[in-house]
Amino acid sequence: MTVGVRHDDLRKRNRAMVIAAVRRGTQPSRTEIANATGLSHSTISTISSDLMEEGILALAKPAEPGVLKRGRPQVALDLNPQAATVVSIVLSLNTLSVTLNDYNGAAILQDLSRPPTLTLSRQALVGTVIDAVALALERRPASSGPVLRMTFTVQGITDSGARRLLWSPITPHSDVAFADALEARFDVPVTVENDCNMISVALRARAPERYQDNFFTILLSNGIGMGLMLRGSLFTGAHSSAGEFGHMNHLPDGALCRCGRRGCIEAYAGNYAIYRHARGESEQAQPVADIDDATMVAMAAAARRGPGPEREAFQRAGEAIGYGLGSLFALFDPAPVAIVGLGTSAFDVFEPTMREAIARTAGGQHGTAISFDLELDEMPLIREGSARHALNVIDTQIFANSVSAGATRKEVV
Amino acid sequence: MTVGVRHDDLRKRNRAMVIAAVRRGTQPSRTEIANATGLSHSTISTISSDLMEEGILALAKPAEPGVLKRGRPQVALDLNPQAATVVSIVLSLNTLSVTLNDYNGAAILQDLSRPPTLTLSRQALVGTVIDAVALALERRPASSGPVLRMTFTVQGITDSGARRLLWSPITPHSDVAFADALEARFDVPVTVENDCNMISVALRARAPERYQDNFFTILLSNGIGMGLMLRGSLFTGAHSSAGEFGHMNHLPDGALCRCGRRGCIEAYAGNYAIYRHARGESEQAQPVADIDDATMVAMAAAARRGPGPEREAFQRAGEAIGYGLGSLFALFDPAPVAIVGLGTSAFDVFEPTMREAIARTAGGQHGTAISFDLELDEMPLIREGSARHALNVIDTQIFANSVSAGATRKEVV
DNA sequence: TTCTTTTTTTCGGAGCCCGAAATAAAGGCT
DNA sequence: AGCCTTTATTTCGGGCTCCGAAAAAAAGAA
Repeated sequence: MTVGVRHDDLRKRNRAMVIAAVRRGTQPSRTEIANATGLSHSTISTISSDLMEEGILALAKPAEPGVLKRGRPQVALDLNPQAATVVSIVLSLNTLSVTLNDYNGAAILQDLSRPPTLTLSRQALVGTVIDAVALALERRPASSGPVLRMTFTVQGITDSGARRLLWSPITPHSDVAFADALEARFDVPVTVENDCNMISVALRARAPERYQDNFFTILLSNGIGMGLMLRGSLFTGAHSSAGEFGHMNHLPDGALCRCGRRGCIEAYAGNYAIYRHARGESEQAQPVADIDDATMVAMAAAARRGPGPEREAFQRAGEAIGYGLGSLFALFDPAPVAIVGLGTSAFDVFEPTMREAIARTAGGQHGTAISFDLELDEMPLIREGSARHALNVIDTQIFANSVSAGATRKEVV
Repeated sequence: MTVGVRHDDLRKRNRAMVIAAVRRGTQPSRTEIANATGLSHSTISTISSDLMEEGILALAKPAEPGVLKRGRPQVALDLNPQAATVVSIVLSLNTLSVTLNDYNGAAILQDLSRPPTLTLSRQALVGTVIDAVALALERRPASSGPVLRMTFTVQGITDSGARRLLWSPITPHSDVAFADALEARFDVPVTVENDCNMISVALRARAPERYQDNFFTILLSNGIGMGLMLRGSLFTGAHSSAGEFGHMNHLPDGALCRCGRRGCIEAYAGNYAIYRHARGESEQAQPVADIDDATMVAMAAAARRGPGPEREAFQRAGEAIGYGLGSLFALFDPAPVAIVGLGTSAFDVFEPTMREAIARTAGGQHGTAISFDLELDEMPLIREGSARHALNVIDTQIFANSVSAGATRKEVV
């Protein structure tokens, strides 16, 4: 059962809403916030002056004295960058990225290293991450706010509690408790998140008018990842991060997938599958661990030049993705789809067969109305989403609590 | 953006929660409600006495003086059956059912008629429904409460606003505005709902411990329907009711489906598909409109007796359903599945191939842990869910509003 | 300088929830 | 039978929170 709404939750929610309104990035005035939230001016006034006193909000720079209107000018509010610092750790194949962002979301430090993730022992992998974070924290400017939250993002399946990496193609180890290890070392709350989910968070923040309540993010790289935004929040399963679009079945008993099963979408559309097909290997040949970007780009170029095994390989990939999307559309109605990753560089090659496949499914009735957004480089989105995710938690779970008010009153007594 | 939480919303939500606690059906005392909701005893006391004064709640019958405990005995509360009446209209192939339920959910009247839905004109179809409802309302007992809500439930695709039937196999007409027609005639709010969704509502109400946040309902009849409960609420698409499990693709370019496309799950697992296959017809043969129950039962019996086209037909059906479920499990993690409808009478025949198919997909890792609940007759569930749905709306949107308090105070002034 | 106009803050009022105390309704004990 | 103990429910006072109205502030316009 849903738990009762306490009286103090009210203020908490409304504080969260004021923060959210300011985070939207338009430097709104109190009047604009009042209109947007439907709360009275007096309430907004109280809440925002509290938040400013607590150092969460700040007056925005007077900006352009541009349009001169009559009456008292509105005072723009903004987030105080020094209210907090968040750490975004992104671990992918042979790459570890650590980023610090201020409370306003601006990156204040970024580190990139290239540990051999596939060969590191479990302990060494965790140690490498911890060292990189420690180094970044040491180097952060003195003016930065307190570190209140970290997001550890990785390609693979995470547990539903966002504490562990259950399985990932980037390491042979399974069930690695990154959150516990990081929390033990740094004493800051950490969650372990799936890369595609963080991309979805970033897209929603970037273009809320397009990526609203329901949309899908598909990451095309060696594997196929997916983020599922349903009803305005990320879907995660009961046990894991779920959203394993790449392992929906395309053809029963079909091509061998990296997961050991046969016929998964990924076994046709993953980089290794395209490579395998383009080289004329059997569909049952063992998938290779990684295809470098240059090879993929070269294959796409070959496919573009004319018919041949490369073109055929991309067409099969498009077909598999198209049928998969068609099934999604049958379940959820057509929704915006963002396709992210190096695979988008060959989008023109596989789009025709993909659309043809969609047209043969239940999603086809909506025909050409379905549009795709492409984004070649996923890393910036993952970093952005990871930081944003941490900031959202701070906004709604830490700063929304009006501790100060209670404390002040206590002292008066 | 989410709108601000007003001060009065608080009471509204807590009233709704008290009503929900009582509707759970255990005749809770005020103390039990306080514990369940986390609200204080004083708050529960105020709210429940208000609700009783308004005739929404009532004291439960003293019941069994069974276990004698020390201390003041708890007073059980219950819903006042006369607080409202809801109308559930269920339209399926050649069958129209109209049921009145009291506020406590008990059926107080039920009508069944058999209009030829496939041949009626659009106007006649709507007229038939209206006449049946009018008749039921005329015959209702004088002691029944005011009719506050109707649910019109039908097999097929409804619009996301729950106003229209967009497409249904039971009538050639599309985009029929049943809600508007019924509201115009009876001046009572009406929503148009999908049958599988209402089954899901009923299951959740019946067994909340099993059907909690995420579960799937699959209806096996001539077509294949699905209800998608995600995160505790029914999923509906941006445009339609969505959840078209039967039209996810099983085999590209496969068997001809009733929807005109090829390879849909329904084209293997729908009654017409099983019938077609068992009779040795081509997969591309035109689907027949309806197979009567006796024929299906006879085919299942034949399949059970030994190998042959019937058994093969059911096995193909199981395979198609299994791969479909496997895809669902890849997206959502394994969740409870309820299989409803006459198709369950052959469950033993197709279960082995279904499970084998699931084992070949991403859902397979959870293996035998996946369990299925079967329910042969869908009609009682649809009726129950339709009534429950209407009651939920009354609870949360009508009775949760504390009009009386404001009114009383107004009069004092 | 003195209006207007618009934004923001201040102030009183009302609603809601909570905790503590009071009241109610049993059974237990002598 | 009468008082004690236990548990449920109601009453009461206090503290928050929100709102609307009025006041104050900060401009441009006249």
